[in-house]
Amino acid sequence: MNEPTAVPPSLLDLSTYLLSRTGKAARTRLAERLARRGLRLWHLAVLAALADFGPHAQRDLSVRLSVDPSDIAKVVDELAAAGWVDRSRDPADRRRIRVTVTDPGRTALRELQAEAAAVQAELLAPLSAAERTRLHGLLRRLFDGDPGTPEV
Amino acid sequence: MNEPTAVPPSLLDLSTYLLSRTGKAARTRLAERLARRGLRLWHLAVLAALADFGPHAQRDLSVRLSVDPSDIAKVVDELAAAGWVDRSRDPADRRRIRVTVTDPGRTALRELQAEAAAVQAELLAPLSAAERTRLHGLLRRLFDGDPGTPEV
DNA sequence: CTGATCTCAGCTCTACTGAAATCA
DNA sequence: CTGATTTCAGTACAGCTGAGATCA
Repeated sequence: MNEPTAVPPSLLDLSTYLLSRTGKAARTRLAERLARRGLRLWHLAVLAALADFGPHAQRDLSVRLSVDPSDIAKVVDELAAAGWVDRSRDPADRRRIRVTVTDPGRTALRELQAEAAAVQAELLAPLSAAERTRLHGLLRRLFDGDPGTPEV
Repeated sequence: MNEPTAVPPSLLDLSTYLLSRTGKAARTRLAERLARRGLRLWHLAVLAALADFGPHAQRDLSVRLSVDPSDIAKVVDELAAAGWVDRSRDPADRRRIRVTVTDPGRTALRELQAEAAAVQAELLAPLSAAERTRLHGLLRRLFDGDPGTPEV
């Protein structure tokens, strides 16, 4: 018992534990790669939301991504500083700030998505293609059954 | 486009994203239940390690659970205050503190494991028994392929 | 006036770093 | 003296809360 590296079996038997640990590993690895570019996970998420669904008010971004509105402000601020999004007042409702992804933003998003794909390839390396598909389907069912904060 | 609740498809296509989100949901839910008893996840993990592998030096606990030694101190302190573990100097190496789970600690561990099982039942509700087994196996393969910090 | 949106300051929690005390 | 173990103080970060400014 020189190197006590084995994880307790009673924890390994919990799918909850494995989910938590592998999820945290995934998050951490991607965050590290994005950090090399001075970015964080939310930058990727916000760009993805804008590219997938078009312009958003900041409020709508916070709802869609389950982030606090007070945290969206800073993220959008940094994306605007990089020239990846434009901010403009909604003429119909001047409280709202309309956030739009720019062409450089779309280019950046593609690069970030490539980073994400690379991390995922590392992480899923132990699984065959068929197993990856199966895992994705099961996770998708879990996620749809509990998308963060259902209704409160 | 009244309620922008849909998550960006380009994120949902990433297993990495689903793992991260469902893992975080699992962690948060269990943490909330343990918080009602004034406990945190590490209390459960430390008790499980002691029950599964017998007495540990604090250093060995930190290696086994991938926690920083400086954080183990406080956790063990709280477990000792509750009477769930005993601390005693290792006579063979008086630098080391030997941590042992007590009988009340084992009883408490069983209750905490029941909490964990309850959370897991909620979380895996969308899946059949066979699917849960399959998910567990796939997660186990991922975890074994990447147990936190492999070699750095 | 009520309520929504955006923004900023500040709080909390977890995880990590650095350093001191004790001992092999 | 070097190195390991434990412990504590301080730091960094993410997430959340509260309040004020602007506007419907």
